[in-house]
Amino acid sequence: MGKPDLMERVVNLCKRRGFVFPSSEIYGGFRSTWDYGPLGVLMKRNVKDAWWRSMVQLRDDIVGIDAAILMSPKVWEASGHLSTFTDPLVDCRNCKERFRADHLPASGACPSCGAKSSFTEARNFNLMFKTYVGPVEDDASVAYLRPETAQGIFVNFVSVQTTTRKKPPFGIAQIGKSFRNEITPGNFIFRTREFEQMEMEYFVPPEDAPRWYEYWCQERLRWFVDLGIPESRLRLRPHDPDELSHYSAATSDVEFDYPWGWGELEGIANRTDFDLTQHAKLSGEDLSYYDQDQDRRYVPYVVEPALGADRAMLAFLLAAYDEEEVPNDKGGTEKRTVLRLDPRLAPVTIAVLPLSRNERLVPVADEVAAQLRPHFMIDVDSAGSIGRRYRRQDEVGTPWCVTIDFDTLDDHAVTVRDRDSMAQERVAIDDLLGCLQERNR
RNA sequence: GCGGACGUGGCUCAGUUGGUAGAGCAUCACCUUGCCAAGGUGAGGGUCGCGGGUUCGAAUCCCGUCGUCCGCUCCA
Repeated sequence: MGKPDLMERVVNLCKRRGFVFPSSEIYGGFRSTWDYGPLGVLMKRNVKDAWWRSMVQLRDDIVGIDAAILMSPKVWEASGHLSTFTDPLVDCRNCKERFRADHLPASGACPSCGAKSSFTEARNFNLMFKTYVGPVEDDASVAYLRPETAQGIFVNFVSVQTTTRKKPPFGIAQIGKSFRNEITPGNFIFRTREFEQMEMEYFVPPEDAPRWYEYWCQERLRWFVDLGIPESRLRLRPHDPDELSHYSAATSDVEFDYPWGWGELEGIANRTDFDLTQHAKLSGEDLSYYDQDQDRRYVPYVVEPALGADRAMLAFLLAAYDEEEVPNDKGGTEKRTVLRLDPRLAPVTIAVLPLSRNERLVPVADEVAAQLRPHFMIDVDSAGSIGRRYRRQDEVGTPWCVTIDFDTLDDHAVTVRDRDSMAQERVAIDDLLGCLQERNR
C-alpha cells in the first residue's frame, strides 16, 4: 500500500464509519475544523483516558487540574505569547515563496530568485485568537483563547502545591482545548486551529532539569509503544538551537512516521524557570518554592511533555490500519480491512452478534449485551450475514465479537472471536464476563 | 495570504458539441443462508459545493465565494 494512499484510506474510513466528519458540512464546511462522530468520540476519550491513567492515576507525583480557556490577558503578556507568538512574514513577488522576515538572509535575496527577488511588506500573523469579554468591545475587554494549556498550570502552581502538599519533583497534568490561528492548517486532524492538548508540567529543582528531561523523553516514547505504535515508526528528534521556542532551553520531538513523512507527535521541553519567573515578575507574587530539608528557596525548573490528543489519535489510527488478504469460501482470497487498535483504544470493545435475526436468538443476544454493558463499550448488530458483520467490526477495530448461535440455546455457551487471529473459542455465558476481562487485561 | 489541481447521491465515479442526471458499492425492508462481507425481490436517497451572470434552456460557458489536496509557512 502506498503511503499517500494510506492517509486517504484512513480519512475515508473515518468519514464513512463515523470517526471524524468535516465540521459545518451542510454549509460547505469550515476550514480546518472537524467533528468527532460516535466512534471517534469514543476513541478520543480512550486516548485521553490512557494518557490520564498513565500520568495521574498510576503515579503519586502528578496531580491534575482543569483550568479555564479564557484567562487574564496579563498571562499572555507574561508568557511572551503576545509579543513572540507573532510571525512577521513576507512574500517574494517573483517566485511567490513566503519567508519569515526575520529569517531572510542579510543580502535580501531569496534562494530561488537571487537578486531578482522582490518582497511584499512584512505582515504580522499573531497566532492567538482575540475576542472580547463582556458587553463592550473596547481595548479594556480584550481577551484571548489560550494557545496552550500550560499557562493555566503555571498560574495555579502555588495553589496546587500548597493544597496537595506535593514537593518537587512533582507534576501537574491537564487536558483541554487550545486555539492557534495557524497560517496553514492541514493534513486532516494533524494541524487544526482548535485542538485538544494533553500537557503535563513537571516541577523540579533547577539542577535536576536535564535528568528529568531525559527521563520524560524516554517515558513518553515508551507510552506510544505500549499502546501499539511500532518502535520503527517513532523517533526522538532534538531541536536545533535556532528552532527552540522562546521559553525553551532544550526540546525534543517524539516524531511519528506519517504518510507525508516524519512529523511531530509530542514535544518534550525543558522550559527552565522562564514561565514562573515571568509570572512572578508581572504579578508581583512569589512563585518560588521553599525546600525545608535543604533550607533553600528556588524557582523550580519545568520539564513539559505536551501532546495533541487529535494528533495522537491520528497516529494510532495510521499505525493500526491494515489490509490483508484472507481466503474466502470460493477458493480465492479477498481483502480484509482491520484496525489493529490496542483494546484500550478501540471505540467498541465487544460486539454482540446473534448468528441470524432469529426470534429465539435475538433476545439471548440482548441479555448477553445487557450483562456486558456495565463493563465494556458494547455494540449489538444483527443485520446481514455473520461474515459481513465480522468485517464491519474489524474495520473499526473491535477486538472481540461474541456470537450467539443455535447451539447457545442448548449449551448456554457463545463463540468469542478474536479480531487479529480470527480464532474462535466456545465460552459458557456464565464465564463470559470473566473471560473477556481476562483478555482485555 | 500566494501559486497549482479539484468539488456530481453515504463512498468511487460516468455524464458526449449547453436541452432539464446515471452506474457500481453502501443503506433500509422482506425472503434465503447460518461462523468470516458483496443470493433474491423491493425501497429510499442528488435543485450536480454555494451565489450571481450569459442563454429559450447550464452539472456542462463566465464571474465571485466556500471547501479539499499539493507547495511556501507552521509545530501539539
